[in-house]
Amino acid sequence: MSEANLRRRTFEKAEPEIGRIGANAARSEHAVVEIGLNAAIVAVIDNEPVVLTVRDDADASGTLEGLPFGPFSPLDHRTLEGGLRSWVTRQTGLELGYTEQLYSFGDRGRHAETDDAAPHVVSIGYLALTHPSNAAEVTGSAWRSWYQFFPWEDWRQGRPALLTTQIEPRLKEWAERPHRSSSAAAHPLERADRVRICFGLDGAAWDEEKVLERFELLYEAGLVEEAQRDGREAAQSWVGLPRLGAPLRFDHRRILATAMSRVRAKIKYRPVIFELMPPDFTLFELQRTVEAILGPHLHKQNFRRLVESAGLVEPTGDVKSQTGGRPAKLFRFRREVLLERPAPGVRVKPGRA
Amino acid sequence: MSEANLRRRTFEKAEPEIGRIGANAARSEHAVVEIGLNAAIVAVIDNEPVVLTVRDDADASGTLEGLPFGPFSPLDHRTLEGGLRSWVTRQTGLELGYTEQLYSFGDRGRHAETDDAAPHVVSIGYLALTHPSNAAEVTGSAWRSWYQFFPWEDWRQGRPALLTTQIEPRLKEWAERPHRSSSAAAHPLERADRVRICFGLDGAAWDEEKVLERFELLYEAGLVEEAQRDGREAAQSWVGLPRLGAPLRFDHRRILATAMSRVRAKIKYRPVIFELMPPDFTLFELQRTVEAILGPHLHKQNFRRLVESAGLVEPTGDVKSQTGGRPAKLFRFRREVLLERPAPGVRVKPGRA
DNA sequence: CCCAGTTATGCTCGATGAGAGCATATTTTC
DNA sequence: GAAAATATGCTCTCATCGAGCATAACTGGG
Repeated sequence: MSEANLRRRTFEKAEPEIGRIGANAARSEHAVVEIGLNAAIVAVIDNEPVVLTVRDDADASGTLEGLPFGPFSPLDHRTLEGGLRSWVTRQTGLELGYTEQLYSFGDRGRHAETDDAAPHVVSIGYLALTHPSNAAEVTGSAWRSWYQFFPWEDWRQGRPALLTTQIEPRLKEWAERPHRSSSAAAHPLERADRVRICFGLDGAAWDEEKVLERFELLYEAGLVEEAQRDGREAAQSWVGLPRLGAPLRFDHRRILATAMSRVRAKIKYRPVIFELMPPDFTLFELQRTVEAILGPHLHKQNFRRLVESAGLVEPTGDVKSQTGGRPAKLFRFRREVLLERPAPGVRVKPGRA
Repeated sequence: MSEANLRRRTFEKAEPEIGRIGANAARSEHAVVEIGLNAAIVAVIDNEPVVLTVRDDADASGTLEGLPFGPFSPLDHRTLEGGLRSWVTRQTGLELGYTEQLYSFGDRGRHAETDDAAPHVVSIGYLALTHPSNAAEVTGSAWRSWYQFFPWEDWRQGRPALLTTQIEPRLKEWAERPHRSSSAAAHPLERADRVRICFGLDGAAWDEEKVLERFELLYEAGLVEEAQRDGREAAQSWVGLPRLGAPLRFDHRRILATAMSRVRAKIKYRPVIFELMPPDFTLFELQRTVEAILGPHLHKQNFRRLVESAGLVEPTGDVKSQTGGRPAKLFRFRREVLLERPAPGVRVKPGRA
């Protein structure tokens, strides 16, 4: 029996059966699922990491900004990523370059659905890296500093005061609040431990890659606006306190958090940082871009040594003047490293400020 | 014209429209999408890495094995992972422990759909790690060595001869075959370079984490059975040659490849290897498990030093005799490392055999 | 019981790489 | 022209890791 026939036969049996994907029976019984393709498009402008947002003004007042997105339509889109690209181009005029899938989110409630008849939405998040010179200005889209949505992640001026003044006390209160102990295997650690590890308290180190974990914790604790919107409890005592970061539509802030985590991790073992650079650049500009993404300052001389000795760049022969001092040699990305080393990246560890 | 009005006008223009997730209009227009949840459940039995497969016995003869899977039904399943767990338990009797999402696959054609009316399926792959003592035997499910599906990944006895005798010549022929140059940004490298990098030819190093890249390359070259099934061309000259690895249903071999890549990468920076171990174990058993996953042999003394000095384990006080020599101390996983270090893992680099 | 074989475990040596700082070169600015 | 600012080269030290030597403690065969 051919596989096609097998598949068809399968469809006609009772449900729920084993290995019965695509069954007509199932289709009518299961709620409709829609797939939303979402893009966190990241660039660095003037040493500021930014993300492209769009505003849906179809509805009149005060709509939140969100990431470019659209539903996946298998009839129009050959692949998921192809669908994403076409939505982004339509909404922002931008042709995506480097793009990678991040994660698929399907939690109920995360989309603030008020209409039960509305289809359930599974969001597939993507990360795209670009250089703003590629970007055509499109009305309704804007570059926003990503630290606008995650102010506690901005360590370029040292540890954000927000952590001490707002986040720590509220999280500690949340950790000590009586609650059903999370017997769920979802989180093997206690609340207090999770807070300590995620936010680097009590001697634990701040890990700049834990952007998503920190946001999830704040969400669980009801400290971000999206949590209230999704119907999560919030402690009374917090009412009126300043909100933590600007919210985004649906679960877009979570997708952006995933994107930040991914970028911060990935530049260390893949040369993706060059997707954010113009063709020619100085080593210090490269360092500033890395720092914009990662946060803390790096040791300048060691950064040079690292990047040059790894064969990531080659001099163009030109120099850049007007730097305020000695002119800097210009470099370009050596694409050949991709052929030489298995996993080249800017292997930096954050130094001290 | 205000920005809002401009956007609204956009909506009324041709479709598909912007930002209309969950809109009724969109729902009826787009083809139905179904989400398949797929689990690559990995364990190590007798130093052999294995994956749990199920057979769809609804049909009598020769059906392919596949991974446990089932459609996501938002009415029944609170979360994607919850849906996966319930399908797995139903099909295999196994309660999943450690579980993480891998990737969402949506390429057309990958599911061998012959019926255009069938809904498009997006597969979300998951990785689960377990110890076989947790597994209840269920009819129709079986543990299979993962090297059965990827024989070229098994370097425990040195470099597999299959690479030289079968894979290299066929891939080289494919690389040199005239083809539309991949102007697509999907692959920045030429075919020959991709082959060289992925398979470690001409002096390039074999990277044990590139399981997925290698499989994708073989698929593109039409060298795995799934490719023919999906209607991809295959060179005439290959007909009759031995097939490369056992196939799986649908795109399950691709999901398994993704799982292998993830596990091989992750044990190096997260203590997930212990999910595959019994509660107590000797350091050499731990090493053997790591080697089963990664392939090459590791330096025994250095492995001990690494694991112990990282604080990953603590002695139980007992010893294990009948090892054929001096009795080995028994150890257990020190869960507290999760509280101490940001990213503890078995930081091993493969040595030489 | 003793010896050979086997596995477990402790320790050292040398190469490599990364963090930190000193020193010098070459411009801009006043 | 001098001071300030930036770029760039070099060295020193320490931690880490690969590799190998040496010893310990058991099993099995004579």
